[in-house]
Order: sequence, then C-alpha cells, then structure tokens
Amino acid sequence: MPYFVDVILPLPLDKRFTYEVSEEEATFLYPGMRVAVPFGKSKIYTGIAANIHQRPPEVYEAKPIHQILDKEALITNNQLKFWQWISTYYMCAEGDVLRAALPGAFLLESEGVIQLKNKEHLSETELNDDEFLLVEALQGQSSLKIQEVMKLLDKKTVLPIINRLIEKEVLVLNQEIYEQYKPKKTRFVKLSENYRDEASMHELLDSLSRAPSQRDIILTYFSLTAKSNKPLKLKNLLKESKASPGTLKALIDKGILEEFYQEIDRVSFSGETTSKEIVFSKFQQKAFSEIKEHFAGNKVGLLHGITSSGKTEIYIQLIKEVLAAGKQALYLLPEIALTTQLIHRLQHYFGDKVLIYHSKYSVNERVEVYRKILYNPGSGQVIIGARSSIFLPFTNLGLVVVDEEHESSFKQYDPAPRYHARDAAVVLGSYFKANILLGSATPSLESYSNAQHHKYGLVELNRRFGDVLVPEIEIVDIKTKHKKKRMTGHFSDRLLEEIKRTLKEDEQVILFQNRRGFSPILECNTCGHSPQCPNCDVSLTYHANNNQLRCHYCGYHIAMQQKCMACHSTDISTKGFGTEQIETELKALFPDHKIARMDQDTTRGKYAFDKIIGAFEQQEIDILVGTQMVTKGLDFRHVNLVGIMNADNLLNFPDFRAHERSFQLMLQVAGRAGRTKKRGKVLIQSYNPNHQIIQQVSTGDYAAMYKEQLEERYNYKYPPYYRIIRFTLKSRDYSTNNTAADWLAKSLTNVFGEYVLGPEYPPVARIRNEYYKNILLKIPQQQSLEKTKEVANKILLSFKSIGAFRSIRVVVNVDPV
DNA sequence: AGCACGCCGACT
DNA sequence: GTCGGCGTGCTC
Repeated sequence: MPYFVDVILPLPLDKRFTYEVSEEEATFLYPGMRVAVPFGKSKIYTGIAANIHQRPPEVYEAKPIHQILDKEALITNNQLKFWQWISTYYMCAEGDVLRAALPGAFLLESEGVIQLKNKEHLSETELNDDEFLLVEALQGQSSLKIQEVMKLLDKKTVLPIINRLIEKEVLVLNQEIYEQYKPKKTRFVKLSENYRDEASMHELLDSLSRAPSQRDIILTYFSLTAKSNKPLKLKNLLKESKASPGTLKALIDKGILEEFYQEIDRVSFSGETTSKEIVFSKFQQKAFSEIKEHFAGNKVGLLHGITSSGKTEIYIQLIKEVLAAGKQALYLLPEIALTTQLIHRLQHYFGDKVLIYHSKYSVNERVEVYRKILYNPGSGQVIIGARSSIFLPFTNLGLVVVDEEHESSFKQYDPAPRYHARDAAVVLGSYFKANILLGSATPSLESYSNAQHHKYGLVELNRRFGDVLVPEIEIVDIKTKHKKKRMTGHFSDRLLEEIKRTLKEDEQVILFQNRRGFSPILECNTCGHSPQCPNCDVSLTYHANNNQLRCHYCGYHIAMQQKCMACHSTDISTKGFGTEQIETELKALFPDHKIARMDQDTTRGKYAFDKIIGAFEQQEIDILVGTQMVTKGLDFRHVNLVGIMNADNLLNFPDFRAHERSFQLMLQVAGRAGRTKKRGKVLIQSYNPNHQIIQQVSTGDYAAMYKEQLEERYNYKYPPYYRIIRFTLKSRDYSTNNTAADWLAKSLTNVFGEYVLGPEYPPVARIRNEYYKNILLKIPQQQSLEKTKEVANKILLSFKSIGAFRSIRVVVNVDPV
C-alpha cells in the first residue's frame, strides 16, 4: 500500500498538496519536517509535511517527493495548529502563514542546472540558433543555471528550448538545492601537540631565533593563552602580535601552529548580569498580586498603568518566575519600541537567556534564534520580539507579555497573513495554558471592554514610580494666537517661552508633529492648482533638504517648481507643515542649540535610530523633532518639555479609530516629559482646544475617553460591538474595479443585508496607478464568525470565477486597524 | 506566486 | 509571414 504526505507550500494557494512517499520515507517522515517537492513544470519548493497517510488522491496521480530535508520536525504540532488557526481566522492561505512564520533561510530554493549529456551524437543532431548557442556555451563550462541561460540567449522563456534539447538527449536538467543558512565560522589557532611540553617549546623558540616576527607571534600566543583558556581567534593573535598574515601562515605551514574553525553564535550576550532583587513600590506590589490572582483564575490580565508607573519591573518579575520554572517567556513589543535601552535592561536581569527576534535581524540570525528555541526549551528563555515572534517554535511557553498592547502596528497590514499579534498571542498562549498579560498606559477600547465585561482581568496602576508627578498639560489655542499675531511660524508665544525656559534650565525638549517632510501641499495662489502625483491620488509633499516634491505612497519625485505647473504664476505658497519645516524654523529661532529630527527620512540605516537616541540620551541634542517615533518607550531623564505642534491633523483623520488613536498618541508623547522628580510640562497646540479628546488628554481621563468613544462605536456599529472584515478591490482598470466592487457588495448584501457598507473610495483612491475600493462587512456579536467567514469565502470564490473580474485583486482584512 | 499555453500587433 | 506581448488556467 502506497504512502502519501500532504504538503503545505509557501505559496498563496488555499490547499495542501499531496505527494507520494515510499514506505521507508513514510516511516522516517513526521509532520513538521521540511520536504523538497517538485511543483509545476520545473521548480522545486520547500514545503512542510503536514500529515502522512495512505489515502490516495482520487482525481490525480500524486508525484513523488524530491527529498526529505530534516532529520526531525522543524515545525511543532502546536505551530501547525496555530498556522491553521491564523489562516482560517484571517482568511488567508496556509502558505502565506508559512512564509511569514519561517525565517526565509529555511525555505530552500532550487535552481535548474543544465549539463551536456551526450557529446558524441551531437554532430548528428540538428540544432537551431538558440540551441546551438546554448550547446556551444556548455562546451566551455560544464553547467549553466537557468538564469544564466536567460542572460545568454537574452530571452525570458528559455525552458521550451531546454526541454527540446532534453528530448533530443543533448542535455540533462538537474536541480540544485541551496541551503541558504550558513553558520558563522571563525578561524582559531592553537599550538601543535608536538610543542606542548617545556623542552620542545624552548627548542622551538631557539629554532626561530632567525625568524624574529615568527618568534613574536609564538610569544604573543603564549601570553594570550596564559590569560584565559578560551580558544584563541586567529584575528586576535594577528592584532596583538602586529604580525602580517603571511608570517602567521608560515607558522601554520610549518605545522607549528594549527588552525581550526568553530561555529559561533551570531547572537550572544557578553555583559554583566545582576542578581539584584526587584523592589516594588506598594502600588506595584498590589498590581503584581492582582495579576497573579487573575492568572490563577486562568484569565488574561490587562495592566492599565500610566507611563512611568513601573510596568516593566512587573513584567521582569513575572518573567523571572517563569524562567525559574524552566519555561519560556515571550515579551512582545511593537517594532519601534524594541530599543537597545529596553533590551539592555532585560539582559541586565536575564543575561544570555534573552533572545531577540525582529525584522532588523538578518535571516541567519533569525535561524539561530529559531533553533535555540526549538532545541533548548528547557533552559528557560525569554524571547523579546516584534509581532512575528509569535511564530517561533515554542514548546514550553509559560508567559506571554504584550506591551503597548494598544499599538496598531501589532497588526500586519501587507502582505497576508494580516494577523494581529496581540490577538493571535492570546490564542497561542492558550495552547500552552500560558499566562497572558497585556499592558498599556492607554489600552485599546477592545481590550478595555473585554476587561469591563470580565473576560480579561483588569489591573490598574495609576501612580508614577517614585511618586514622580504626572506632567502638567496646557492647551494652546492657536486660532486666537493667530488672530492676535502671537505666532512665530508654527510656534505660539507660549510654546516659545516654554522652550526658552527649558533650554535655560539645561533640560531637553521633544516636539511632536505627525507628518514628515516640509509641507504636504503646495498651492498656487493664482489658480489654486497644487502638484499631484501622476501615479497616486495625492498631492506631492515638499521636502526642503533636497528641494524636491515627493509622493509618500509611490516615491515619485520631481524637482521643486518655481512656477505653478498650470498657470505659470510664481505666487506659490505652502499649506500644512511637517517635521522638516519645524526643524528649519527651530534652527532659525534657536541658532545656538543643537536640533535634530527623527522620522522615516532620518532613520533609514540599521543604526541611524540608535544613533539619534544615543545622542539625545547623552544630551548632545537639545531639541528633538519627530513623528510617532518619538512616542515609544524611550526613557529620557532630562526631557522636561513636550510640545505637540498640531493636535488637529490627528483628530481629523478619516477613520473610526482616529479619536482613540489621537488620545493614545498624545498621552504617550506627553509621558516622555518629566520622568524624574521634576514635574514635566506638555503643551498642545490646537485650533480646536475644546475638542473632547484634547480635554480628556489634558486631564489624563482615560475613563471619560473610553465611555464616550464606546458610545460612538455602539451608535455607528464599530468594534468592540461589531467585528469588521474589510474587502479592498484593486485594479489598474477604474471602471472594472467599480463594477466588480458593486457586484461583490451586492452579493454580500444579499446575505448580510444592512451590515454591508460600501463600496466606497478610500481617502487615497489610487496608488501606483491602481484603483482602490473598499467594502466593509460588519458582524454583530451574536452572529457566528466562522459561519460568516465561510459564506464570505464562498462569495469570493464565485467572484473569482467571473472572467471579467479576473484582473481584480481582492485583499481581505479581518479586524482591520 | 510562477510558469506555460494561447491568441493579436510590430517587425524581417 | 514570424517574434513576442500579456491574458487565463493550473500546479499534487
């Protein structure tokens, strides 16, 4: 009886594919091992064996697998289960989840390699030009990659040519599979066994009396190895003895020194750790015991603690206990809050038990972390990571902490799987019966509502650690200030006064403006025209530093125009402002102070972010201007003033979460002020100072914000009362896109009635020459999520079967943020 | 996703 | 007349 294996392929296909395996392979193979399988005409993919069985497929013949790639499972059963959950819940292919879950280096790719088969009967074979060219090239070198053939013949489709030659038995096509992960190896040196005793050592030194630099190397070797008995790196020996690589090589060639290679960890920690106990304040202690009570009742904890209230100490204590039990702890953070500051703080307590996993890690580093977690789960590990770390191969998870729980960046936007790491982490934790703690100074309405309904256990911590005072928040009405001519550029007199005072006291200032560039809109004062992106439905943003107009969606840019592009008038003015303009104005206003800017444009490189933060920490920067980036987790001791340049463009965002988000953001930036004994100051500039959100921020009244926003969510049928699935249709063709959107909306309405909204144009209806349209499906609480998704999937399937809509791409986003 | 098969315009 | 464009359909 033949055996079969169902394989998950790293492709957006919503099926598993069945391959045949021999009995021998079937005994060896376990779910979670990687297999290399042929797929389609010419490619070999790495897939994951999901289950092994003996049911032959009915309508097709299964191909045999190419090769088994692992000796033991690389994916745990829990991971396979988790992948399935993600793919069903977030309505995407399992292959998409696989792609997101595994470090790229685990997915080997094959490349076809062609070689000459039979040189003898070549002359008798008739060849056309391409074929001849190819054969000729193969006489020069033994093999060619498909890519190289494409270059050689200057054609895109070369496989038909190759296939003809294979039929003629001129060529053979082999698959080469590349293991992409390369362990990092370092060269070490040691003294040969022959010279280990004292006598031969002296003899050796004597014999080298006429080769002084070689003798130096040996002496340096002795002094270095005397200090520690760790293996000696070749690089260090060279550096210390100041000898040339050639001299060293001579010693190796003579057999006096021997070189050897050892794999070393890319990710290791070599600092000091502390065994100091954490000392809680009585408020922290109370919060801690409450959390433990909720854990005992198997509840997810929600820690609502204002900034500087000492949430991190509580996390550390919880992690400590989990590690002591030999279990793993997962500490999830939004990418931008994963700062060196925080990592050092945890390493301080947990040393090399800390593993870090996020997007700035190279594929090789990720593979190493993955392996460590899979093979050493019992050693007690704490994994600090961004959202994708929920996909690591935990076997022994005891605790999940989701810090900054309200952050929308926990939701992956593109590509699929569009998962929410916080929500998925709750599911993941439940597989292990692990304790789960969500933490935030400004919890999301969803989580807070779960707590209010006793689904989660709420713990409040509303005292700053060490009784640091909450900052004083002042609202500045810039409408009146404008009228009274009290504005200098975008600075009100109040803000300037406060900046001057703060600088005088040798303290630092953070200014927040949620827009990068110089000014978002350029407008002609004669005809009202403003330059648009040719590929997207947006105005171009003016960037002063390179005198360009740029599109923030597609990257299109042109030189700054001196004349209006429509009427050639030279009377052009700018509307709105970004971080760059604030920076420029500041430099003019405070020429004697160091001013820096932190946004996407200034933090491109891997270390750029750390560099700015480091400089700010060292007080080399007096005023830091930035976007969202300045709001996250940074703990600066000398910041005494925070200015929010314009609160209105946050509030006016066309999104049902805009108010909640503005509240969170403003309170978060405000929290950067006055983290020591001295009371900090926050200034919020707004045209609309009586806006309820601004008022709630000024009093730090989360409860009021929660109550009011919740009412609105109820009235307008939004989360947490209703679940949302958003369908986005994209196409190069404007009218087909509209027709398709109408069709889809109508089909959905047939089933779900009033709960379907749209189709509507999104605020930016065209990006990179693709037209967008949105349809929203709202799901009331009593309606089954599973059934709704099943029906929606069926409708999508019939949508795809309509020929005219084939060019339309539908992006499904479950629980969009 | 990738890749092949299949039908219509710009070249020898 | 062909070469090559990308529209559609399948991959175990």
